[in-house]
Parts: sequence; structure tokens; C-alpha cells
Amino acid sequence: MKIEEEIKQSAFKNAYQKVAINLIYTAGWLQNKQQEFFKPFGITSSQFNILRILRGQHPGKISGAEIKSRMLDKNSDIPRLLDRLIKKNLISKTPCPNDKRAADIIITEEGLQVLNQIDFQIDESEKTLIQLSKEEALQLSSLLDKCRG
Amino acid sequence: MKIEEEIKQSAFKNAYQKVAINLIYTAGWLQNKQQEFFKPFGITSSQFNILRILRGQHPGKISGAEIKSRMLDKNSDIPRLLDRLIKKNLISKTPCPNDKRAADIIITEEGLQVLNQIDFQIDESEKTLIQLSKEEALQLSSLLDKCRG
DNA sequence: TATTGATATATGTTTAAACATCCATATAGT
DNA sequence: ACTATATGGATGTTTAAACATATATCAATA
Repeated sequence: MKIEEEIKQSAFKNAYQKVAINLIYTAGWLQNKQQEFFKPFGITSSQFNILRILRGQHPGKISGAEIKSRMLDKNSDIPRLLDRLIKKNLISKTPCPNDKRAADIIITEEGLQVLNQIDFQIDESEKTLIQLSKEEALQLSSLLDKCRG
Repeated sequence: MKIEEEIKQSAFKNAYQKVAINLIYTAGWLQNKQQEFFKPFGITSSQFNILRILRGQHPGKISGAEIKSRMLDKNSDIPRLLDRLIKKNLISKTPCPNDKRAADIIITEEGLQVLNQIDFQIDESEKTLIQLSKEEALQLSSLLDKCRG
């Protein structure tokens, strides 16, 4: 379904308005799907984002600030996102010995398990969700890179 | 800057994971810019979305349900978004005579004025923000349409 | 017309985002 | 060493999103 039909708007002012609207609409669509996907696992997509970052470092530690710099949403409220993950025993936090301001964050075994369960399903789900050939997916990705300037 | 650098992740599992992440990242980037843009006007981008829909009907009326079906974010909490716009005198709501459940929403003169002020600036801002040629913008838009299946 | 199911909206509650402010510590320059 | 500034993080408050449920009305039909 074209964006015109999705939001019942027959015309756009120009190609830039159209692509801006389509981009936000499509990302919202994807995020809704992801949200549904993550619900049975008891986490949100931001929380998944953090877990994935931490797994990339495992068994290393990483600071909150470093997590922030790697997040998809750079405005994330990291302290409170971390609190929620700690409450679920998916990550743990210890004071950093080198920098007393900072904390060392590490993913727990339980966190790794949850993540592995998710991975098992996420690949297939992404491929069937995104109705593009591999080449088109790469092309779309590179247009997105370019679009940000 | 490529998505790999933006989120400091050197590789992705496959083209679909990459494009999904890039899409959400890029939409977030755009939404942040829009948010900054709208701030001086005292509205959010969802509120702008509603105003634009209402102007499209002006001087006609439209129901909340109809607004919802045209929103970019289909999960919007319409009643409360409308409340906020009413409080700012940008729209007004009257009971619908044909259907006593529904309300007739209409944009006010003040709402139209705010919208016109915004339009004056938004076009240029979108064109300089989105670093694509017109052709690339259309191509990106059509890949987004296709991607949703 | 009485009933069933759908529709339009409102509202309560929980959770998270947005924004500002604050504190401790680290770093750089003098 | 001392001061200014930057950084990492916590926390308070306001606002909005998410989710469920409630209420009134409508439309179809038995």
C-alpha cells in the first residue's frame, strides 16, 4: 500500500515532504511490529537495544555513557533504562574502579539467555516482515545513510 | 556518516537487520530534527500532524475517528491530543448532529495562522535537511512503500 | 422493537519519554 | 596545587504514550 493510501493523503507538496512523511510512517510501522514481537519476552525494543550492545562486549564491561553513544535513540534515559533491566536481572552494575563517576555494566547469564531466545526468532521475522530483496534492502539502507547527509 | 559509525557497530547479521536498524535510526534522527523545529511554535509533531489533516478539510469538519485513520502514528491517543489542541485554541470541537457519539473537529483561525507560519519555514528546512536529489527522494519513498509489503 | 455487535469517544492507570537540575569526579590549564 | 570546565550519572517533575476498560450511540436483524 502506498503512503498516499496509508494516510489518505492524495498528494504531497514535493518529493521531500513525501519522503519525510513516508520515513516516519514506515519507521512507526516497523516499531509497532517490533514492539509486538518483544512483548512476549517482557522487554521493550530500547531494552533489547541495550542488551544487544552489552552482548557485543561480553564478557567485557561498558559504561552507561558508552551505551548511550551506541543507542539507536541518542536521547535515551540510560540510568532508568538500566534500572529496569537490573530489576529483571538481565544486566548488572558495579562501580567502575578507574573512574569513580562511572559504572561498569555487564549482561548477566539470564540476559544472554533471553537474547538467545529472541535471536532464534528475530532473523526470520525480519526477513518476512521487510518485503525487499537483499539488494533492495542494501540500496534502501544506503539511501538512508545518504539522506542524513 | 554510515549507520555503522552512527551506532558504532561494525557489522550486521544480514541486509535485513541492517536496514531495519537504519530505518529506525534515521526516522529517530528526523523526528528529533522535527521536534526542534516545532518547539518554537509550541506544538509537537503529532499535534502538527492533526492540524495539517484538519486544514486539508477546512472549512469542513471531521471526526476524531477520521483523524485517527489519517495519522502517521495509528496508535495516537486522539481524545487527549485534541484536548491539548483545544486548550491552545488551535482547534474546536462541537457535538456532531448526525451521530451523537461523534464530535466535529475543526481548525480555528488561530490554528490556521500557526500552520501558515510553520509552512513558510518547513519547506526549506526539509529540503536542506534531507540530503538527496529529488529523484533519490522519490526512489527512497518507493522503497519504503515496497518494504511494508 | 428488542437485541446483538460494532463504533466513537472518554477516562483511569501504569509506564516511559522529555526536560531540567544537581552532585561527584575527572581533566586541563594556570 | 588550584580553579574552571567537562563528564558520568542520579533524580525530580512534567508530559505523553500504552493499555485496559467504560459509556453512549448506532446499525443490522430476528
